[in-house]
Amino acid sequence: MKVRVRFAPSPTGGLHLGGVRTVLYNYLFARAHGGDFILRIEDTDQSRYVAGAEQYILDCLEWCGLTPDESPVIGGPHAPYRQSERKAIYHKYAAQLVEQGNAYYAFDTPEELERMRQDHRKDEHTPAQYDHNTRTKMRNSLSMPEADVKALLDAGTPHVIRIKMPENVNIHLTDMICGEMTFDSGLSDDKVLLKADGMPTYHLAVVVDDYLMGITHAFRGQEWLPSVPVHVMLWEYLGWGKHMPHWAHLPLILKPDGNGKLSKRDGDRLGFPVFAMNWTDPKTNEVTTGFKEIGFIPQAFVNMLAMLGWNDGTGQELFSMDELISHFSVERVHKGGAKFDYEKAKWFNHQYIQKTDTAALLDMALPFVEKELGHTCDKEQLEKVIPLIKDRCTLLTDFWAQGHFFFRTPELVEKAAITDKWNEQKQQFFTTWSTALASLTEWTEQSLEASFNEHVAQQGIKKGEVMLPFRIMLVGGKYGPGVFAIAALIGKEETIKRVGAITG
RNA sequence: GGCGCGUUGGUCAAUCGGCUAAGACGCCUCCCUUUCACGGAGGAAUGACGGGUUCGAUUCCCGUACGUGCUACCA
Repeated sequence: MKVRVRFAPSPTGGLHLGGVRTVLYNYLFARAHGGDFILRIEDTDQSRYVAGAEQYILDCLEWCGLTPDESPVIGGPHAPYRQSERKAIYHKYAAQLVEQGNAYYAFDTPEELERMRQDHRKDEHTPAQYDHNTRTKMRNSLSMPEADVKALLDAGTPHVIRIKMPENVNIHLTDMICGEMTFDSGLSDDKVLLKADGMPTYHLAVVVDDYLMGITHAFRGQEWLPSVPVHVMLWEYLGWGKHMPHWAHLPLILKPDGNGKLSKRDGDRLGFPVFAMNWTDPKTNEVTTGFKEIGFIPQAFVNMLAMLGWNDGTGQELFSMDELISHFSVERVHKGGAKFDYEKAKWFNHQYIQKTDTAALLDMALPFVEKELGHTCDKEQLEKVIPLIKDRCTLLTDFWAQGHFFFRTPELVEKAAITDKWNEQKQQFFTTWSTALASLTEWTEQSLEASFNEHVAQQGIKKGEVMLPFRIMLVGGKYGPGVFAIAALIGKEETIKRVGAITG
């Protein structure tokens, strides 16, 4: 049977790291088995729906190079791929479940539900939930006379459909990651399947769509483990038990400090991105920085995510997409959650920058440099700059941070380091050398250094005394590649200008 | 509270009963570099706890502790 997997996000906001990793594992699995990778949009919660989020998810997948084979925009044999457009399908199966006696109508108001929970919280032994213990005391088609139910239904009374979980069934599941698991069906509550607004909940929709779309392997986060019994029962009730996909519950990605699931807030607090790409909240216009915009190479981002919860056992950490496809195995995914380490994430990006050639880096770095420059950048100049500074670049934004002085006269941030120890001798040195530079015929790193050395000897000054001042004149601070290489690249005029700015 | 899942250095982690417990990130020291990095060489730092099983447990089993997830007409 052909492998078919799906990523099924809700279009509610930015695409989280964990979401991208789920996509990645789906994608790797599908590619390794010659299967299909489907994108399904789970937009059943109208109150949380955010305009633009669906397109944003598509953009993120494209940036990561994880494009689906079937999706709302591409289409496919099982369209529509948006759950909001599949309402009638869910209604049909919900009705079937009621018909079979595996689900029932419930008319309880939010207040009544809250009261039930309050009452049961006093009792520490039975959970405060809508289950086989409590459903007989609630207003539903199990507890009320048939005629009353019909009357309520005919009157158009708001109601939901709930699954009737059996009281004493042991539910087994063999998870590809977690292994054998057993649940007692009576401990799960009677989850709502169809909401009062006519939309299905996740529980119904995921089962119906996974079946109808022929999903063979289902990946999702471990936060879904507690609802496994409900889903397994649904597969059984609907008569599809033999077709249930193999499950793989992925470990959670945790906060770097403390504990708990990593959230967007943690990124804001600790100063790193959590979303794949910039996300602008359409209501507040608040922008949350993404990995793309902070300067990650997509391949590095994907590689880093692949290693967050999986490794091939050999110690290899750098994998191309093709290598990931051939090496990845669900069985080697960890069960335990992993704390996200931004330093390690940056290390991956640094590795990728180092192994990428200048031509490719030119394309990657250009938009970042031009954004800071405010206008188009001289590509030939950038091409010469890249080999000089790539060693010290961790993020693509560093090409500007480490190379801005090649394109623009720098602000002398560390001017004090020169002026504090300034004296007549240094003044004399730079003034005469500057004059000599004007008549220098060959302008190369070597000729510049030779000239510098010559003047140092002539003036009887220590080279160490004037190297740092020269650097700060050129760069503005105590960093950057060799000073003569910088001077060679920025040219005679600009070099003399920068020296003159200090010496007057 | 109930239920599920997890637990090897600060972090990510290897190990499928023989351990003097890999490797990576980070940290520290030194070298390189008349800057800052990169790079190179070293270093500190680990099996939650208690019982079993076994000739031998980090590895298998059971408890406990801790962590985490769920406990919505959200996914």
